[in-house]
Amino acid sequence: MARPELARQQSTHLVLAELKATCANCNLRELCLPAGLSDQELEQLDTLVNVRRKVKRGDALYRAGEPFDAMYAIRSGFFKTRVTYEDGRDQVTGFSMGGEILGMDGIGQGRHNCDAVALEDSEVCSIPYARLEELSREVSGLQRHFHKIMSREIVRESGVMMLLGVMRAEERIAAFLLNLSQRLGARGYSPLEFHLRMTREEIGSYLGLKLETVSRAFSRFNADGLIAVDQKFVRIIDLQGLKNVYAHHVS
Amino acid sequence: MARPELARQQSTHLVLAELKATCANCNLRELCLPAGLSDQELEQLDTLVNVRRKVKRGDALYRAGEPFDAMYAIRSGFFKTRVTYEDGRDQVTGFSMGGEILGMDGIGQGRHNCDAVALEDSEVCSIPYARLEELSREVSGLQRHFHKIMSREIVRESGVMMLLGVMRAEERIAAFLLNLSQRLGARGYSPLEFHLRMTREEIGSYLGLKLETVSRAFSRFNADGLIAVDQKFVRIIDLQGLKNVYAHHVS
DNA sequence: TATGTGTTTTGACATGGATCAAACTGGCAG
DNA sequence: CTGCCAGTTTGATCCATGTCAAAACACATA
Repeated sequence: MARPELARQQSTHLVLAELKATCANCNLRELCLPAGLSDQELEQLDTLVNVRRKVKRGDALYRAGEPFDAMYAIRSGFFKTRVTYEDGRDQVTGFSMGGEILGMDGIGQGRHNCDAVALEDSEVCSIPYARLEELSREVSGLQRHFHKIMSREIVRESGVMMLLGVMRAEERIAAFLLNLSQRLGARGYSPLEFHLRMTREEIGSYLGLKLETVSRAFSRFNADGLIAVDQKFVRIIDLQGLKNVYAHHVS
Repeated sequence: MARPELARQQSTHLVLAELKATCANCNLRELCLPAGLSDQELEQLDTLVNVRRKVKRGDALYRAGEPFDAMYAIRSGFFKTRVTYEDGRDQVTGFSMGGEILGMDGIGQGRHNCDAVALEDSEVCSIPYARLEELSREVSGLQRHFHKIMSREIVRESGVMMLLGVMRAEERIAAFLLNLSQRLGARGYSPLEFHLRMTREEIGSYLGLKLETVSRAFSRFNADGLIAVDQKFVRIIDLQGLKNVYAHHVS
């Protein structure tokens, strides 16, 4: 396993060095780590983010328990993160797309706390944590933005707690679809029709529901004219109606 | 409201300046922001954490929407954090005790994202965020530890997602009690008998359950000889039995 | 085209926790 | 001491979602 693997990786790095697109001209820079940095700061950031890595669909970018030494910015593709409990039960804790940062959960104990699995062929930029620490001591814009990204992850998770703790099944699924829609829209994709990269079971795991419940909710929304679902393809027909699913709950 | 309030606050500050205990001799330093810092670094940290504030039971340390400019280290007392949803539904997102840091959710958008409410008369040390940023550019141990604290908050929350997403009612409550027990133990209190600072309803809100369900689970554990409950007083009689509640679930 | 495998849909039924309601408790103001 | 009030306990019933099962479908491979 050792030698051929190493050789292949090194030649891959050489190729990547040529193809390498810098943060400065990455089209995700407004969403990603560089957001808000000046041109000069961006140049410094590029000394940090220097290795790209491809992850095949189904493969793990990292796994729980592995030593943590880098975070990853998603350049293209789609991931799920998943924690597995001692007794084998697991839960999807999030879905991540281009411009989002993975791996911040590893800083605390120096080991990754979850698995990050690609749901389609993906590419990430590696951000060595030690270098990020150093650089963010020099570049205060970077420091601040990194803190913001971590803070937003905390806020995102408390939003999920809300989903899981207080919403009913259909509300959770409406909220899930609207959240996907909004994030796809922010990336220049159509917010009204998109392809789900995850299975019903993965959606259910994320939302604390069984796959049958997810499927039934999709069918219900379809019948009610809120969306048109065909397997993994979703078109939002009545955006407001979908919002009303959880705005107009029985209180 | 303006003048008398101001006058009172200023005199309070003067008194506090005298009483002021530094991080260096705070008995929570191993759990709090100073953990792992050298003596010299500790001294620098003390230039940062300079204002203490008392919060009466029932009062908010901060509220969602207020501008964020500081985080708070709990010196004594007990807090709940709570997010309120647009439609008025709310959820308790955590309970915090001495040595823990509150307010990190505010960094992302410059406004607090939740309410932090004291469940007993409490005291906190104020940590101005701008100064923390500055100082953690100079003191790399502080920078690293701050990142760890944020990362651990992310991990804590994904643990709560697990509670909410996959555990059954009694498992959630057993996990809740064991978590409290462990944290109290780490602070030198008895891990086997303690006083709950929150109501059944607040526990329920945190765990995504109704107060009646919490009450029934307590009664059940009591009847099964796992704990002895008398109102807010809890004594853990069979620690292993409590752990088995969620280790031995039907899988 | 046939075959197999994983995913989704749908139906019938079971159940854990919610809901509704009533009684009980402890603390506290008068 | 009395009466009130917030919190808690317990019982009876309901219902949203889970569970189990079967069929339909999509897609890859032979």
